[in-house]
Amino acid sequence: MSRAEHLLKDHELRSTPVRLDMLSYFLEENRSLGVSQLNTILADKYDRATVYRTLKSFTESGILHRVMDLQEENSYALCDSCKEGSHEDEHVHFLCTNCGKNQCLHDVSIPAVGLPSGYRLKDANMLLEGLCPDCS
Amino acid sequence: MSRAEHLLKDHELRSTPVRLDMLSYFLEENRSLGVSQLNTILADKYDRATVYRTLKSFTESGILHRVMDLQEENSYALCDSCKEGSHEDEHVHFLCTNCGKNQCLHDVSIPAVGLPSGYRLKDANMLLEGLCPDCS
DNA sequence: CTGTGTGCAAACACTTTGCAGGTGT
DNA sequence: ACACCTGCAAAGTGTTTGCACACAG
Repeated sequence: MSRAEHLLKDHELRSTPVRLDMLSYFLEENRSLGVSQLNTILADKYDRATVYRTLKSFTESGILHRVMDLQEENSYALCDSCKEGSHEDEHVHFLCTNCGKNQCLHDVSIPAVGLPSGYRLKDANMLLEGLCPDCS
Repeated sequence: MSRAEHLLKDHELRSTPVRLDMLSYFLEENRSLGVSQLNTILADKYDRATVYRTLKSFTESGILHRVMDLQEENSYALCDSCKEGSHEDEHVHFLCTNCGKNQCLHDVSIPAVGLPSGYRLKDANMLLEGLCPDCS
């Protein structure tokens, strides 16, 4: 059983061609992907509505999560921490301003922030922009 | 001359009713605002297209900037640091999960991050989620 | 007076939904 | 066999554009 099939089974979703294709693509790329990129790859084989519905079921079941972005379009990425049920997605993303790749930096942890009193922090996300190793 | 009029003049934009209204609203609220919120307030007096065009000219001239958000809609906020020409918007935003307000925390600075080698950092943005003083 | 801004309507892009037929388990 | 998934087409939203008129400088 492939890794994609495993993921689907773990999240109680049926194995279908679109789902396997999309998931494999996310697993291969290992970075966040925008709707337009996904459509470019999947729209030949599948209907657009199906792509959107697949994204929806993936985010609802916790396989993917929406990624913070200053770009126009919505982006999604594999959800590592969500596997365990807790939804502590303290993600650090790095967006390369040259090639446009948006990577999830798992090994970088978000530093503590000094919040003014009165604020209760639940979640923190960070978006770094600059040049990735390939482009610098 | 009002503060809004000053801002417009500084950015070489003509003073018109929509612009003054929108800008005053941003100055009063002093937090980021979503397109729908702006439309709620301005759509009675002005055309939707005008609101979008106003947002466009404001972002292009550097008065506003798009704000990072996990919400569905686009949000904008006044651009403080951009005044000086440099575009170092190292913003920390706090999104209240209860009331939905998205504030720009100017007094909180983004902590240094330990990036893997090869990455060149240009800009950093942070989105904190939780409860604001009013809601906690 | 001149060029820019605005309203209106239409166009456009993106996303969702209803339904009938197809597929996974 | 049954529930769920998919394709198709249509409907919704959100955003942009063309054009004629209005207004700021």
